[in-house]
Amino acid sequence: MKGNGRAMTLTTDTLSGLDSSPGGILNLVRSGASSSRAEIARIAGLAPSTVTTRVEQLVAHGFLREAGPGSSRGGRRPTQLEVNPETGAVVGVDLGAHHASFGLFDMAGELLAEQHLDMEIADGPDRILGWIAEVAARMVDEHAAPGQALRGVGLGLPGPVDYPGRRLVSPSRMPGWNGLDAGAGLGDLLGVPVVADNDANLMAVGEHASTNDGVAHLVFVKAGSSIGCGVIAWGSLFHGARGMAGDISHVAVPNAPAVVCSCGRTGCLDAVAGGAAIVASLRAAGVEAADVQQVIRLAADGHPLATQMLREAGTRTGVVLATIVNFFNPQRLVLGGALSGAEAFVAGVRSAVYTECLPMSTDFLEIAVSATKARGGVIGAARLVLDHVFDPATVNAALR
Amino acid sequence: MKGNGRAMTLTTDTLSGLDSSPGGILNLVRSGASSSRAEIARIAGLAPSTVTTRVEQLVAHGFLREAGPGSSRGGRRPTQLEVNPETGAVVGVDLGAHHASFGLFDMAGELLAEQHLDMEIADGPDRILGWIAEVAARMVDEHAAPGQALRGVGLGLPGPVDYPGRRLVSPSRMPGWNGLDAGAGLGDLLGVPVVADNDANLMAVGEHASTNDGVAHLVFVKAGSSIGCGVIAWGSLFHGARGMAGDISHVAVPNAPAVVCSCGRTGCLDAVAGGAAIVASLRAAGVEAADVQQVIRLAADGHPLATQMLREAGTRTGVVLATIVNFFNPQRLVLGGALSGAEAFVAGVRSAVYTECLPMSTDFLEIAVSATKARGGVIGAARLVLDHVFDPATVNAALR
DNA sequence: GTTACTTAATCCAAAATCGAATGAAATAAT
DNA sequence: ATTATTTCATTCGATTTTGGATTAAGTAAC
Repeated sequence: MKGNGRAMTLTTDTLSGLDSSPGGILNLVRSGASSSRAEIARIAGLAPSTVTTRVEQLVAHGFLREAGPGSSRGGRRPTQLEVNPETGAVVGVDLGAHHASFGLFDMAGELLAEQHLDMEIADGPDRILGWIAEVAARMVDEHAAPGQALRGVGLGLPGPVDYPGRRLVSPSRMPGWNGLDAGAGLGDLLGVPVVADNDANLMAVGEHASTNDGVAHLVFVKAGSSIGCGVIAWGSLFHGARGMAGDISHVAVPNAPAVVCSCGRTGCLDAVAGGAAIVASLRAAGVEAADVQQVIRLAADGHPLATQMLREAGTRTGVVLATIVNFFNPQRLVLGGALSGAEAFVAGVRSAVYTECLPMSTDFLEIAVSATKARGGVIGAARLVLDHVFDPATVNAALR
Repeated sequence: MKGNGRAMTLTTDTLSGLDSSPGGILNLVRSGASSSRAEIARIAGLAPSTVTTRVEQLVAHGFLREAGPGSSRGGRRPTQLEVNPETGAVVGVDLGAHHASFGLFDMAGELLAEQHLDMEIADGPDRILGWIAEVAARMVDEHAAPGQALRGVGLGLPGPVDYPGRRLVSPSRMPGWNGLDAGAGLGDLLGVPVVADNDANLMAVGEHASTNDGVAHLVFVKAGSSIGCGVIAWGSLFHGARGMAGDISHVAVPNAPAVVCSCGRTGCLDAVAGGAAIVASLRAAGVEAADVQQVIRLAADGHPLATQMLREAGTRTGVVLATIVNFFNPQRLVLGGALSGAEAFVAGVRSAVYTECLPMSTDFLEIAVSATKARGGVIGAARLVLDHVFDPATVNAALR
């Protein structure tokens, strides 16, 4: 899709996740870093004999399985190893204000089924969490193999989630959810671990996992009706001190109109560049526009005002991102969410970033549109809960 | 340990790969995380008997030594362990435009001697690096114990240093240094490893090492005649993809005068809030001010214009930092450099950050003035080169 | 002061991990 | 085809590492 022959920079900059325990070996295979016993031995720095023993254990307990011979590197062909997908399933859920996406994944992270349903987050946690539990259970019933029980759920929430407590912190547009540990609530209903996080964070994880190309530092911007952002540092989701990392919704945008924001201040990025703001502006100008998607269609059809406003929103977002690019120096900046489907928006971001940043910071920066489209959230959710289920300590304990 | 199959949240925040090799044990002691055999066993998850063996090795090779009994935790007193300081020395160097600070440290990181000398960085790398080598060698001769040979040098440079190449990238005010790997150059002269990095980065490391209180995510701002910034994430120096992380000098400041910057654009943070900019403005207003220190003295004596300008510089810096606080969500924001000695500047930063950020991001944020003062750079430089010299892989190899 | 409890460090048999040798299975050269 | 070379994975004796038992050295309560 995005196959440009760029020189790939192999940074040996990942914080040593060199865990040589059996659980660590499982995660080497999961990450795709090693797919044979010999490769595991090389990367983990273990003796080949030890790898044999440990892989035997992992296979015996159903975590791994052999997957036929791989290609030779000039000698005997390696026996490839892969995560055994059949020992369970996880569900990734991505909640919006009026909409929920569900994805059912096997233990190897492959998508088995997905579902997009309407929903009102304002109905409150009691009804919504119960409903999620029902949908998840039904998906497992209908699409998972008989032995594939639900092993966990990843839950994306359209509001700030703190860390490590994972409670919602003053989420606008989510009446009744403030202070709630939604993961724990859903976990109580389902009896399996639930990992909850902000939706933009999950999309960042999903993007990073999908394009598994060794990019260590990545910033993902979710520009939909509101604007969120998730940060990957050293290959892992970065939460900051209290889980608020990436929260750029309420950064003041220079030279922007003094639109009042939900936070009570004026000129916040969310209020001057979010999809909802664009729709409102267009309407105020007398243009019929029901939602963000329609604005994007208008622009695609060449509507001048819609195009201009999308570009302006992109520029405003880009101005904020320029500061972040200077500060964080990511290798890749990924644009996702509905607005990333509008060329004008993407062009606006690119223009502003390259105008406001020194070449030093942008020389090696890729600005890309998300490859995961609408699926990023559920992919990230599944990835996060799989990471939890396959946590080395847990796996080691399970091996007795 | 971890819970059972019930809903729960991930709590593994420190990505620090708990290295249980002998080299890893040495670094546990170095970091202050463990100071007795029993504590090492607890934290590294090793059997007490294994710790006994490995500590024995480390002591035999001179890396560690016993340091008498510690205080009881309700039972037998632990035998405390410490890094053997006598096996060598390192020098930390912090270069400015017209000034160089040197610190001689023992292997435990204790300061043995320091020196502050005038210098002109514009004399070029050939003369300056040779001079640094001489000064470093002389400090070892005069202040280190007979057996304490020089084992490495940390070098702070007043310009952008890329990563992992560690070359200077278009440094303003450093004619002749562009593209240079100054660490390698100095290393060739001295025959010991030299770790070079940007000066603000080193000050961040120094601050983090000095206040060794478990803060994982920290942003250090060096506000001197120019403005730089260093980032600590998960307890380690964060370079970003190309070493440019923290480079906020050329972020455009909203509503600032269109002062031309060295980068060719206008309104950069450096150009409207740096110490050099303040001095220039004061002079333009007819006030006698030779340098930043004098501006600070003027303000301390109640000079209204100097005070106002320092406060304004603080506000401008704070506006930029507000975006960074929102994005990065650090636990601590530390102000260093000459300007941090001015109350007006610090007040300006505080005011802007608290005005521009949502409570969510600042509730648990500390804004502090650097505790290391002028020594931060050399402390950080020493820390970085000691981390290199005591790299687990190196140490493990040396034990064979 | 005596007794009960807690923590620290070492000893030693049992379990694991390692490393060299070996067999297995491919490629490359003769 | 035959031989040499390379890589993958396992076997097996040697070496670490482990974990419980033991000794050492303290605190707390009575």
